[in-house]
Amino acid sequence: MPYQLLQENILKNVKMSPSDLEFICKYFKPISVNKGEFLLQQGNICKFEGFVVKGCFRIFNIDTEGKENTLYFAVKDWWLMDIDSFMNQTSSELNIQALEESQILIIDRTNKETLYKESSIVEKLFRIMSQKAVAAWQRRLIRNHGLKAKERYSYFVNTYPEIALKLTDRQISGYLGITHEFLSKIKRKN
Amino acid sequence: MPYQLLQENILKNVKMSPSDLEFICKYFKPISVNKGEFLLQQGNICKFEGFVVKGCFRIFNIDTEGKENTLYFAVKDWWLMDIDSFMNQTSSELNIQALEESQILIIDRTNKETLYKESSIVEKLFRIMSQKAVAAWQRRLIRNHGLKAKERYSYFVNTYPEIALKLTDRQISGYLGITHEFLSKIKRKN
DNA sequence: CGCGACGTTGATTTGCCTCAACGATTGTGG
DNA sequence: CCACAATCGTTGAGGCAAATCAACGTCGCG
Repeated sequence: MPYQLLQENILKNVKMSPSDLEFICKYFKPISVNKGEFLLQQGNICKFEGFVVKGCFRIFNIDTEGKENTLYFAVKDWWLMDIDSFMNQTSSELNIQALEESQILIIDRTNKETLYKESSIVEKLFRIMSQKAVAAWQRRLIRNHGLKAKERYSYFVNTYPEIALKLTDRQISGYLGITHEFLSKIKRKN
Repeated sequence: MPYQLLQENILKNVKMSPSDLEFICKYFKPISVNKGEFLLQQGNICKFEGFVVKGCFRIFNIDTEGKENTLYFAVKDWWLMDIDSFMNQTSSELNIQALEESQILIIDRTNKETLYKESSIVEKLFRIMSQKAVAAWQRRLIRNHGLKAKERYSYFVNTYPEIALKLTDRQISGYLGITHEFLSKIKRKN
């Protein structure tokens, strides 16, 4: 049941009646994504907000020198989108790619706006989710400045062991902001 | 009129009637802050959310080695708080210090909760503000990974010239995540 | 089987840090 | 208002973290 996971996720953020939950869930459509498939590519407009039910995604940017910089990975129970492009319908700087066979629930912008209008608890839900996200991004930035590559690596595998298992070293290095060669050298020394 | 600035700031995010604006503003209290004064120190709980009317603040963390890492600067028309500590009433990892004689409007957590309950447009307002903030933090992280120190410096002074003018090089280096000695060397070459 | 992506390793270079010293500026107390 | 201290910006020498480039064996997949 993909919707059960979504309902549980919502309830982690706000208390809500079963009927409200049902109501919200109706707006989300399940879709399957093949390994390697892109849900979004840089330069396009992000037309959806998604909730991962199964599988794994990588959200990353490719800079002018061709370097891939991974913003985050989204596995089961994570949300995924380019929030900037989705909100403002502007050209996205991000790519969203499935790293394995995956399943997600998506909602498009029109339905999202409808949801906001129909139920003020939805405003609250996404207000809280966004505020938590801000806090998380701030802490991530502090860690990135304060820790060396090896410490960031340890932090990542300790904090998200189940995600780390799904990833290649190259993918992890793109998240840490280092080269894959250097990650290999880090791992060698213990 | 400190409240006029706040009202204009709010209107940048959501359309709202003058009476709603008035209603919201009533919950904010103006306070003056002396240069050097701390509104928040690491280890304490953030008891307020603030909107800067005048002056300049620095929001930073001090890590275990004593290095100061600046998350952001808040000048006129910016919001300021430790969102994590304020939401969850947990111990803060941030310091908020006035860099000059300043004036802000603050609201405490109880009043904020009241506001949310009384008016669903407030939910929407802070939902949108938070979503914009998420987008901004994500882009900041990408820049931090993709750009070299010199490029980050150029980006900062070009994007926030009026803030850069108020700051010492040491403060800027703490924001860029480099030492002040290295910033000095960057500036020399060109 | 063969090809492409992967992880590894070494040699070299580069970006940035550390430490130390100095003069210039700012702030402060007498 | 001055004298002194503190903080600031600058510079240099040296060191370390991480990038770059190149080569190699391995593995999974078509």
